[in-house]
Amino acid sequence: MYFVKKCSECGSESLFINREKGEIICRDCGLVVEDKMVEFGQEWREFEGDGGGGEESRRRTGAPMTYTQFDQGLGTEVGQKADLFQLGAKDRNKFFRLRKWQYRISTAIERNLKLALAELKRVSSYLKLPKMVEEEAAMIYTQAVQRGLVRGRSMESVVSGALYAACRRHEVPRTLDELSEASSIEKKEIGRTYRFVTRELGITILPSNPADYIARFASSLKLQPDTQSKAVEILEEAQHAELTSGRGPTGIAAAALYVAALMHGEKRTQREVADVAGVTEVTIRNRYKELLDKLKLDKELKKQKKKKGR
DNA sequence: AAGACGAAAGTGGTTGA
DNA sequence: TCAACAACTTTCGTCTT
Repeated sequence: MYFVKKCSECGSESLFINREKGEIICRDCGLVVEDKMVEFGQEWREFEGDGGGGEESRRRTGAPMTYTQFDQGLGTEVGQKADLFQLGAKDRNKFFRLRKWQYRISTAIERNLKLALAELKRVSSYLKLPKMVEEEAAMIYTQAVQRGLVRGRSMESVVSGALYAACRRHEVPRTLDELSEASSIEKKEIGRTYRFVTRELGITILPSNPADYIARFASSLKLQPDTQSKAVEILEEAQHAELTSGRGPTGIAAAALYVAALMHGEKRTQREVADVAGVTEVTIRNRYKELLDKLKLDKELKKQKKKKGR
């Protein structure tokens, strides 16, 4: 076992180590987990503790282990075992029962992790995500499992949520649509679990920056580098003009790219841009209109048109 | 004929009482 | 918990190239 000395995110050395939970927390930027420290020891208490959340009275242990689509949930399995215990003398069995649960749960977590990490790897390689992101997602997921956050959610959706969060933290954002396509989980489900997991784990995520999307969108549209940098420029002005808050970052990125393409004579249709950005033409139009209004880009556009005419 | 534009109605998520 | 609200989408008609 080795220990990290510095935060992998911000380089800070102000780390807080919580051995019981197997976490190393960076005081400066949030959360870093050293997965080699994973310790399953007393996890079952966690489940006892927060289990009273108004769910069905039948005890469900750990994650619903839905392997593919079939509901081979862990709950059923434990239920059967629990029936067996009812046959014996209660007092004598109590100790063994707890031991058994503890054992079951820890192996359940291990099994869950194995499956989940395989799935995580699959989705991650499908999206061609950097190794760092994949590892961060794995850490997030591990944490989520340990805290029993996977209960009531499908393993896959939590994996996707963790991946999404990891992407955001590393400023290589993928859209929810892309995650959704890669994992075949509904967009809103990913969003939900993403919000839940990050809130519960106290992971802070900066609002995603539209500029982070530009490079990827531009390359799928086969735009020149200078067009791309123009788009980033426009984006900065837009942020200064407070056009970006509250809007979807992809829409803004798409509009900036659209305008930049127009100005550099690399015309793309609104539909083309809309498709790669995962928004509709209407959204691009709205953002586009705002950009023209507030940033007075129409002058530059006209210049471009004149050039064309000559 | 295809793209751009805009209006109107609908959807899902956030917020504030 | 529910209703109001903003952002975004869908759909459709009209105008421009």
